[in-house]
Amino acid sequence: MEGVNEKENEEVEAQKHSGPSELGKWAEIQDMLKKRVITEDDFPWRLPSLQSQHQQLRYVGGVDVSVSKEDPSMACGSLVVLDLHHALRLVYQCHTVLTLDVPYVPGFLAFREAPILVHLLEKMKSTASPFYPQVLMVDGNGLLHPRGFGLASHLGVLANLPTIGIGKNLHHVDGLTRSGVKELLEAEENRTKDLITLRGSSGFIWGVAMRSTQSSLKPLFVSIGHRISLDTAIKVVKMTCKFRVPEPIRQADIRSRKHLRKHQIGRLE
DNA sequence: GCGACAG
DNA sequence: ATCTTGTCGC
Repeated sequence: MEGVNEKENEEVEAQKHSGPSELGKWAEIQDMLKKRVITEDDFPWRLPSLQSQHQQLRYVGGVDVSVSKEDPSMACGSLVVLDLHHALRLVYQCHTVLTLDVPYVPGFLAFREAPILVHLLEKMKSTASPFYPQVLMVDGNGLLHPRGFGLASHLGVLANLPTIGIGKNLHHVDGLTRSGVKELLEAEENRTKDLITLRGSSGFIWGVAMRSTQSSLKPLFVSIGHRISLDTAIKVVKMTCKFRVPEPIRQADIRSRKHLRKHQIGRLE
C-alpha cells in the first residue's frame, strides 16, 4: 500500500532528465523486449578446436560509444571485428559521428547507445561484408541489470545477434554490491580463482566477476547478452583478453575516441 | 529520508 | 563516460 516503490522513484528521476514519465515508458519497453531474450547457445558455430567439421567461431565483434567532454552532445560510435584465427587481427572497423540528445540514466543506457550501434550493424550487413560478427561484445551489461535487460541484451534482440555483456564496474542489483563483490574476491577461498559467480539474494545468477588477466586485481563483469550461454560467453571473453578489457571492446573504445578527436579537430575554428 | 546506480 | 604524461616495475 505504500506507493513509494523504486519504480516511482525512477520516474521522478526521469522527469529531471527526459521529460514526464519517460523512464516508465522505457522500463515497459525493456520488459517487453526482454521476453525475446535467449539465454542459451543459439548459433551455427562452435568454439575453435583442433578438429571440427563444424563451422567455427572466427569473427568477434566489439562496439563502443565515446562522448566528447567539451561537447557532451557529440559522440562517436564504433564497430570493430577481430579475427580469432589470426591472433585477433582487426579485419573491419566502422565509425559514425553524431549528436546525442538522449541523456545517460543508470539502468537505461540502451536508449542512449543502442540506436547508434544498431545503425552500424545494419550498415555493415547491407554491404554483405564477409566479416560480419558471429558474436558481439558490448561495453555494458546484459542480464546483469535491474530488470535483467541491459544494453548487451537490448542490442542483441534488436540486431538478432549473439551478444555478450561486459561491465567494467558492477551495477548494483539483487543485493550485489561493489563492496560485497570486492570482499568475495578477497576472501581466502577465492584468492586464486579467476571466476566468481554473481548469485543475487534471490538466488538468480546474474553473471560472473572475472579476473581476465593474472595481473588484474580489478575484475570484469560478464553476463549473457542474447543467444549465448554464460559458460560460452566466459570462454569467448577469455579467448579475447590480451589485457583486462577484451580486445574487441578495447579496440572499439580506442578507435572511437581517436575518431571523435579527429572529427572535432577537423571542424575546429 | 538518504544513498546507490553499466556508460 | 571524460580530463591526461610520465613513470614505476616485471
